[in-house]
Parts: sequence; structure tokens; C-alpha cells
Amino acid sequence: MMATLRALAEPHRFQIVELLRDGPRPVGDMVSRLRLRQPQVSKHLRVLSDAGLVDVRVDAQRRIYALRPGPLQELEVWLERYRRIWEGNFQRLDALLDELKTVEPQTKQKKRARTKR
Amino acid sequence: MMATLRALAEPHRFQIVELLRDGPRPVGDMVSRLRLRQPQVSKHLRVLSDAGLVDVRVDAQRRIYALRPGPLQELEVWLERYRRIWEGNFQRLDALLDELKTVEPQTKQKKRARTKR
DNA sequence: CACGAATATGTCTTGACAAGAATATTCTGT
DNA sequence: ACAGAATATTCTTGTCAAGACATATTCGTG
Repeated sequence: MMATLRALAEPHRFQIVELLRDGPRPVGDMVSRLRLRQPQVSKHLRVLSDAGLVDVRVDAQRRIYALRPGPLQELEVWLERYRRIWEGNFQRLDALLDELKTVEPQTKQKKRARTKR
Repeated sequence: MMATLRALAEPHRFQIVELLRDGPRPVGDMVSRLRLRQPQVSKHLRVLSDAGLVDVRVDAQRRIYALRPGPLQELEVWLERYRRIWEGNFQRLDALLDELKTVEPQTKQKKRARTKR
């Protein structure tokens, strides 16, 4: 997960991932599309590969890189745990209201932190 | 989007975001939970804030930080464009790739290599 | 109004890392 | 075996950012 984020956080690597979204590509293809030299592209691909984001298929002297779904899926799973923040009406704004009222029926353990005024 | 990724790619910042998933928290609360000194936490919060991932509410001399849904939502939207990768079909993307359509396990046999550009 | 609590900011050092250039590796067809 | 194509690796250099530490700022309270 951290590896995924770290890999994606680099703009060129992000671009590479975007290129691969449409399907597998050989290195040379990406070199011609990105404003990057071949060694740099290879190095970025190495990082992406180490992060598990891509895998390689050898075809003669070229390497065809392809996206691997796993890490991105994990990212999505992680994100889903945050969905309730913008789906449930509460959190944040409503939490504030809770504070002001200080009335909390025994619904569940919420947050604590007694703000004094 | 890049700002979001860059912000999340730092482990401590990631932890902070995870903490804030449960609701808003003052800085001191996070300091006590993370193995980080207060100035560092403040700086990370600054980065998160600049990236739009959190916002602050002032309460006396403390600042209550809270997650902002926007950036994470954008991330999810971006991810959705990749969903078809693991939902099914890969297919052609452009003429270039038609050339190397011949797929087979590596180091097995060779193929008629159509090299030309 | 001075003090202490909570938080922010400035400075410095150090480590990570991306780009550049040169070179090594791997493969094919001849 | 050789040449050339496609890609990877090594080494160096400059930049940026995280951590440590000290200090500044803000606010409530006595």
C-alpha cells in the first residue's frame, strides 16, 4: 500500500501507469510518448515493478509492460473505508454539533475529547 | 491529484490520515499517538492542509484537524477508470501494438519478430 | 499582564531519489 | 560470430524533504 502510493506519487511514474491503463506497451513506446530518456523510463518501470504495479513479458529483445490490478484494487479497498465520511452525513461537521450539545445517548462509543470553552 | 498522492505517500502522513478517519482530532492527540514530535506533526499537517486533505478549526489554543472528503473522492474517481482492467477484457489500443500481438511464455520458443518502425 | 499550554515556524543536517551520461546486457537475423 | 536493436544497470550530481532542536506565536486563566 505504501509502496503503491510512493510509486504513484512520482509524476512520470503516474504518467506511465496512465499509459498502461489502455493496455500493455513496450518500453520504447513509452519513451516516445513521455518526455523522458530511455534509461529513466526503465528505472521508473523498475520501481513500478518492485511495487508490484506492473509486470513484464519478454518478447524478443523488448519487454512488454502491463498493469497489474492488485495494488490498485487494494487502494480502492482502502479508500472504501473512507467513503462513509462523505456518505454518512456525520463526521466533522456533525461531530462539532455533538460537542456543543454534549448529549450523547448510549449509541456507541463515539469520540471523546472534552472541549472546554 | 498528484498533491494528494504525494501527501499520502509519506508514512507518517498516511498514519495521520488514518487517525482522522475516525473523526477530527487536535494536534496534541496525534502527537501522543504517533511516534513523532510535535513540530513534525505540525509540519505534516501543513502538508496535508496544503494538499487540501485536511482543514482546521480553531478551538482556543488548539487546532482541531479534520479530513476533507474532496481529494479522496477524486482519488476514487480516478481509480474507477481502472476498474475495467480487473473486470474483464483487455483489447487493442492502437496499431502499434498490433505488431507484437504474438504472445507466448518467455524463453520458450521464438517468434517471427516483426521489427520495423 | 505574566504565565503556561498548545501549536506553528525557522534553521540546519542528512538521506533519499530523480535525472544525465556512459556502458553493460540480451536478443535477433544474417 | 557479428552487428544492431531494445532495454537494463552503474555512477555521479543536484535537489528536495524529513527529522531534530530551538524559538516564535496565540490564547485562556490566574
